[in-house]
Amino acid sequence: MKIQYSLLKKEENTNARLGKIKTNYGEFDTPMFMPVGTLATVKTLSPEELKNVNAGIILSNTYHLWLRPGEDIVNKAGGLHKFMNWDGPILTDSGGYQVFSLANKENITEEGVPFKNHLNGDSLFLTPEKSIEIQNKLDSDIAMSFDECIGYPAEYDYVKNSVDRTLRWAKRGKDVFNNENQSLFGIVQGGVYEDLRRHCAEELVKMDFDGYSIGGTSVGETKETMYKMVEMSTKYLPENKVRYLMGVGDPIDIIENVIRGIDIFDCVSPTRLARHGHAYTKYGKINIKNAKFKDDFSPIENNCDCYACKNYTKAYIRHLITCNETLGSRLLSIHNIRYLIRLTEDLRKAIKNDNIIEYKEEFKRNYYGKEN
RNA sequence: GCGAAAUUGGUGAAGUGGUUAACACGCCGGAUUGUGGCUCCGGUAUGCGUGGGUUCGAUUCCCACAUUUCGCC
Repeated sequence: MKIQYSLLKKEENTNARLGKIKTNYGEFDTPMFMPVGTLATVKTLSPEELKNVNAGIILSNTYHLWLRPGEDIVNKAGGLHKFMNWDGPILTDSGGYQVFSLANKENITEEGVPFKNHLNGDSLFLTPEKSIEIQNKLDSDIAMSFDECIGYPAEYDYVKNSVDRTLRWAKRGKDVFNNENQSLFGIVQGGVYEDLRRHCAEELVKMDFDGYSIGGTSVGETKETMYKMVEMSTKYLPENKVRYLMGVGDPIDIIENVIRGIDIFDCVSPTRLARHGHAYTKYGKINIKNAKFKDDFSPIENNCDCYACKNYTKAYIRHLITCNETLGSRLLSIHNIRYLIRLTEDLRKAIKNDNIIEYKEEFKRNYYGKEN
C-alpha cells in the first residue's frame, strides 16, 4: 500500500501541524526528524540504536546505492529494509542533490545528468526514469522524483528553465513508476522566486503525488531567505498531503519551518557534526574537543535521555574524539540524533498545547543565550 | 682520559650574516544543512644550549663552558 498521511491537528496561532503517517513498515508521528543513511547505514549507528533514539523513518540515497552495491544486489537481498536490517520506514532521495553537489551544472540536458563515478572515474548518466527504476528496486517506502537542486544565488531565467525541466522530469518519473508498495513525492523548486515556486507547486499538485517536498533550500542562502522560500512553497500545497523539507536540520530551522507547516526534515548535520566532535545542547552547540571539557565528568546534557548521556561523561567522549575512536563518533551521533528527534517530540506537544510560539521563544533564549 | 659531531617551539625538524625563523605533527579555536565519513579554515618559537667576542648588524662566524651522541684508550 501507499503511505497514508492523516492531519490530526493544526496549531491555533501558526501553520504548524500534527500528523501521522502509516506505512508498510509501521507508523510515525509528524513533525519528525529523519536521520540520513546515505549508504544504507546511518553512519556509526546500528538499527537497534536508531530504534532507541525513536527514529520514525530514515533516509537513504539512490545515487550512492546505484554505484555501490548496485540496486540489483539490494533487490536480490529482498529490498533495502531486509538488506540493512531496518524494519522501519525508509525514504530514498533520488540523486537530485548529487546533481547539485557532484555534477557539472553545464552538462545537464533535457534527457538527464552525466556524472563521473567518484569511485573509479566511469562516465554515468542518470535520468528521471533511471532514478525511479532504481528506487522501485530498492523498495523504499517513499521515493523522490529526480530533480535539479538549484544552488544559490541563481538567475531568474536559469531557475525558470530548470523548474520547467524538473516538472517534466517529475512527470517522466511518475509515468514509469512501478511499485505498488512505494509512494512517490514531487519536489518543489523555484529558488527565491515566488511565481516559480507557485508554478512548480501547482503543477506538481496537478500531477497528484503521494506527498510533496520542498527542495533547493539550505544551499547557501540566509535563514530568512530560506524561511521565505518555504512559505512561498507550502502556501500552494494541499493540506491533506505530507510536506517534507529537504536537507534542513539546524534546530532553529526545524522549529521555524514546523511553524511554517513542514512535517518531515532530514539533515546530515547531527551525524557529521558528531564525527567532528560537536554536540547539540539546550544551551547551544558545543565542541567537545574544547580544552575546557578535558576534566568535565558530567554528561553532554544533564537531562538528556540518550544512551550517551545516561552512561558517559564529556571528558571521556572528548578523549575518544581526540583519539579518533569510533565510539566517540557513535556516542555523539546517538546524542545529536536523539536531540533533534526529541526536539520534534517537543514541537508535537507544543502543537497540541497551541503554544509553539512560546516554545520557540524559550528555545531561542536558551540556545542563543549565554552558556550555562 | 683523548678525539669527533651535534645542541632551533610541546615533538620531528628546515634554514639564513640583514624586513614577519619553512614544513609536518601536536596543541588551541572555528566551520559543517536531500553526506564524495576521519574534511576544510585560522592561531600557535619577541626567539635558534649558556657566556663572551668579531661586525653597522649574529640564530647564522670565532672562543670558552655545559649537555648529548659516537669512536678510541
